Amino acid sequence: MTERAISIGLTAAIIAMRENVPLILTQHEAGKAAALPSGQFNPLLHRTFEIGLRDWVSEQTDMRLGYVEQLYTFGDRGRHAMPGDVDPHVVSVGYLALTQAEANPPQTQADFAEIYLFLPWEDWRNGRPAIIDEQILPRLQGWAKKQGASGKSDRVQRLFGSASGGSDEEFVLERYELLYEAGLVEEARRDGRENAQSDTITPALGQSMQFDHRRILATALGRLRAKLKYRPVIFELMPELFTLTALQRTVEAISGRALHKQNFRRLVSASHAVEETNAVLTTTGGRPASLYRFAREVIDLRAAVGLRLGRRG
Amino acid sequence: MTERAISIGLTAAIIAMRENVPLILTQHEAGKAAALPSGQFNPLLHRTFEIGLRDWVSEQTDMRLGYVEQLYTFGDRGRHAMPGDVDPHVVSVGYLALTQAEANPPQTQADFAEIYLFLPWEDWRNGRPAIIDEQILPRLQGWAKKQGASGKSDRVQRLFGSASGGSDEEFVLERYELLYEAGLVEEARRDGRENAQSDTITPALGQSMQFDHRRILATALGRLRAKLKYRPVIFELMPELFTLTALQRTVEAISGRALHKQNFRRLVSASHAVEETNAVLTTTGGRPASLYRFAREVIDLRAAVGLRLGRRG
DNA sequence: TCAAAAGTGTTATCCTTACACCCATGT
DNA sequence: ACATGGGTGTAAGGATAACACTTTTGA
Repeated sequence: MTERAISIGLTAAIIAMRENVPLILTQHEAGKAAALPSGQFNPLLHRTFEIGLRDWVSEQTDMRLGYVEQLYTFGDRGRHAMPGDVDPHVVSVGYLALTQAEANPPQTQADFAEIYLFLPWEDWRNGRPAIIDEQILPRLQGWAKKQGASGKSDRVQRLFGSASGGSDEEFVLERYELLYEAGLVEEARRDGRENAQSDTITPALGQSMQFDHRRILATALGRLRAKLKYRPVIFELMPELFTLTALQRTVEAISGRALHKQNFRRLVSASHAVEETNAVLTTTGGRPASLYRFAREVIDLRAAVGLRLGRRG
Repeated sequence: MTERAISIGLTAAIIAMRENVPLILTQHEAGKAAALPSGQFNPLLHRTFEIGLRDWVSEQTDMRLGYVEQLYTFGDRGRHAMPGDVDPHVVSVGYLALTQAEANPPQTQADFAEIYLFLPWEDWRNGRPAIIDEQILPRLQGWAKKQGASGKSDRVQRLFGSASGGSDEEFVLERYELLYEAGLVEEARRDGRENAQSDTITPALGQSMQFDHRRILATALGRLRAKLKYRPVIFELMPELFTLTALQRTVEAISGRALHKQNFRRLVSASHAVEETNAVLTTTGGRPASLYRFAREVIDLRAAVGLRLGRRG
């Protein structure tokens, strides 16, 4: 068996926040779907993936990355390739990175797109999204019935059926993969899945992305939602000083659900993750809000808990 | 910049259980430290990593893998290579796999080694392991003090200081990496870390492994401990029929802590993860124990919760 | 003085924890 | 009958969820 050259692609889901809108950094080529920034890993230049990633991200986008976490490595050439397209990667490593949109130059910001454009069924901040009952559930149920195997219906029910989304907001990837399997996202049609419902009338769900980039985005969002609960990563999205309401809006934007104000505040202060400053912010419209800062030192001592979110708004 | 051939190594931490002893599949070459089974990924033969992994594992070890999960991909040639050794991998993908030792042929079983030989500080089933207070803490504290930076002491305290291990049992990797940084494990000396305490008198902690395989084992154990709490993966380690006590012993062996019998049973039955059979097992010495089976179908319906463990024994 | 957002106090409920006892079998 | 492990009921305590109200500013 001959040795074979394999090139490694690094793909980054870079998440940021601007005015309560959760954003993902994308690249657009004329006439093509959005793509996540990605680059080659060159082991001669960079000792580790993460160093390589930080390097070309700062080159390509003028952006300093804060938190960086590896998501998953795909060695899968079959499923998510563009057919007829030359996919040079046999292996691609997905990364989640967090950054502060405000702290970065405006021309860079132009490339940020709202996350929920790509995953509209994940935004429950204003209650259960209409698209679920109007588009997703009927089509998924039809698909599950055709498949026969009862497990499919169970999965549909479990992932999209819950009345008010218990605490399953982190199953973002599972939901995306179910939609893919059922042929309800553009990528499935493009990849030529047999089950793909090729009705040209019903629109595909959400904006699609090139390659498997939407799958990487789903992985990133799910991982981040889960991580919020046990690590103080949310502060990577916040500026140095912030109000408690801004913090709550950020958590809500990422986790996709509305939170209960009083309980949120209690949980935050119980976590000792923030400390009050003397400053206040008067531009909020009503009573001025105290500004807080992340209590990095305190958190290092403790078991570095995240924010328990509490239930709903 | 020239394209470069990169080969992908797959390394598996294959965990099983025999008579309440948690096991890891290892390979031994004469005169060398233990190693995890590993193989090359050949994209021409296998469409995905997981298919490749299952394939060479069944070739090399006659073993059927149940649950398989990707852990992490290392592109790091510097840190964990054997110096002077030819490391053909620039990239290696670590996997966790679960299997049933009982269900596999005896000559295969000969290669299973007890997990806690490699990570003795992780086994709290009989209380806080003596090695922590006798060996680890004094040496870590000495190291932290020499370093000056106060964050080090905090980390030592957080990872090894807790009196009875709150619920931080899943930070297996963090603990291993701290020991590595402080030069207290054989691998650090071997890799030539500057801080390595090269006292030939004090023994290195735990049995070492080749390359970065002990780091992969630590990653695997930590991930499995975390996963137990929200996914019913423990049943992958159990035979078809089992007693509740056997289930408890298995959870204890993996999570490394003793559990409270009554509460464990209540939590298990509340989860509806198991169903009673008519059979009983009379070989346990006292009153015969009912045999249970994993209620796979029931679990598919629900949000597929794992076992909340409850506190301690 | 009113709108708009910040900020606080208190109770009901459920889940977790901890405790002590009974049951069925083999020897 | 007794040793051994299997199996259960219940009450105390703490965390969560849900409630309504007061405060401070700008217009």
